[in-house]
Amino acid sequence: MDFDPAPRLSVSDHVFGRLRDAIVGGAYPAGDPLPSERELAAGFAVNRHAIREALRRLQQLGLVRVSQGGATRVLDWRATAGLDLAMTLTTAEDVLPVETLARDVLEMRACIGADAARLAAERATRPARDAILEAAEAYADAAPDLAAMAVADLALWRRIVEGSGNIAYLLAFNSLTAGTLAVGHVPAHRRTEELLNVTAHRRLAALISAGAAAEAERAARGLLTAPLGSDTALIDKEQR
Amino acid sequence: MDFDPAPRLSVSDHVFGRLRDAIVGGAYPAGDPLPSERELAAGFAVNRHAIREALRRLQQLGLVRVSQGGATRVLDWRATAGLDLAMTLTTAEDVLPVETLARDVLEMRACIGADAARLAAERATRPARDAILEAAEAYADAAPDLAAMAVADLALWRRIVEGSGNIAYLLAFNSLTAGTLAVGHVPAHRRTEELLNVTAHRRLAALISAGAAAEAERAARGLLTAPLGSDTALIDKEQR
DNA sequence: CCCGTCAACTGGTTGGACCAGTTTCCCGCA
DNA sequence: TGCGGGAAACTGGTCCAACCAGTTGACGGG
Repeated sequence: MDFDPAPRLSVSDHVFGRLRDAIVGGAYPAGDPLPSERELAAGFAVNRHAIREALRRLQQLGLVRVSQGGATRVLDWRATAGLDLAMTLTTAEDVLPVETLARDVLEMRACIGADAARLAAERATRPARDAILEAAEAYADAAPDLAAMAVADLALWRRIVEGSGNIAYLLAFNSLTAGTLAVGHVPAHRRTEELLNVTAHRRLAALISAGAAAEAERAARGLLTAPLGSDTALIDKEQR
Repeated sequence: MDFDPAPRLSVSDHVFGRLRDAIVGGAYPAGDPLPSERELAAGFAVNRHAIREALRRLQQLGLVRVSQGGATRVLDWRATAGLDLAMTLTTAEDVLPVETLARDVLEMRACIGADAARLAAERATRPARDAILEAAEAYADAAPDLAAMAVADLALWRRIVEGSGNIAYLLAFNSLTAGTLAVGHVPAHRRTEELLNVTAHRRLAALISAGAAAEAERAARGLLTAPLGSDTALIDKEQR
């Protein structure tokens, strides 16, 4: 939330961003060889090491496959990239439909959040349950400051996911919440309505703490799922 | 599936693996500064550039935070690492309870698989539905070769996730299936029982193709969820 | 026409130098 | 004695130049 004006992104960061966008955007078709490191270095007017560091990160993301002797080839990111790719796509790119991506993230959030709530109710330890209740209270106390509530809401969900004891859910939660995408590009009205529902949040925490798995799951899903009227109706309401 | 004996992992790969395991394993507590690049280079007896490439990858994974001038600090991976971390943890580490991780991955697979089936039934395009049906047939044709069925099964699920139109699900699917973890460390009997259920797979594909969202979701969940008897019962059965 | 060989690629690694921020500590001033 | 302020000693960031190690492809001999 702090205003971090100019992170002074390094040369290799810059190269990384450019290449990532180019690949995801389709400028380099899957299967095609990337220009050689030396060519890229000349093209970006930077040292080869900077290129190499950027390529390592692209490799880590699953966007390219480098092999000694042979050329570095572009992979089909739809088949090889992991969820962290969404994490790095922080800024609204032209390369990908942002609205669709936001919808997708919300859907996944609902899916995992509901199951995490169920699991937390089933097997969260005593201190974990207490942490959830505490976080729910902290969330309620944050009202009506919307920004503070958003932070507290995220903290509460983190407690719930932690309480589920599922590491995969925890890591996926990190992936979804990292970057400004999830937080920034979601329609404000959608978040607002959910955020203001203090009662539902409290009830969810209580259900989890009480070990009511099925009810907790249902409550979580209700909280995380947009009303059937969907965006158009909500937008209309907001524009009034 | 090819036997790739010695991928000749590069120096920076080696350093990356070592540091990753050390961090995830807790050898470097969160918040602590990592040794300087020069120290690490001396310690590993490699050039500093190799260390830097490894650190870039760790940074990409969300395990460390590097800042010019200051020391590179270890992050709390439980709070900052994304789902791709699970992807890189291919070998059975001592650093993390493998059995728990396998269970977690299976749970997430069931959660996402079921929702993806639902969404695919709701909004998959005509060619996408055909691809799912095709993949289901290919899967059935692979019987009774278990290895081939496993591959075809994965292909079928990929089609389903693709049909859901949810990019986040697709990326998460990649994260979960990449690496030998998901495939390798799952109890064999659990997979076998699921793999042999050709009828259920065919039915799932038909439901999706027919647009029966609720039924498809239920079928998918049934296919992906281990029977209530859980491991002990199955292990007993297998040992008989 | 085929096949081996070698030159010209590709990425991998090294060493050293220097730039650019941060942190530390010590010295001089109040 | 206490408190700045500034230099020095860190940290990571970047560059250059060279060489090692695989891969690829073209060229020439069989």
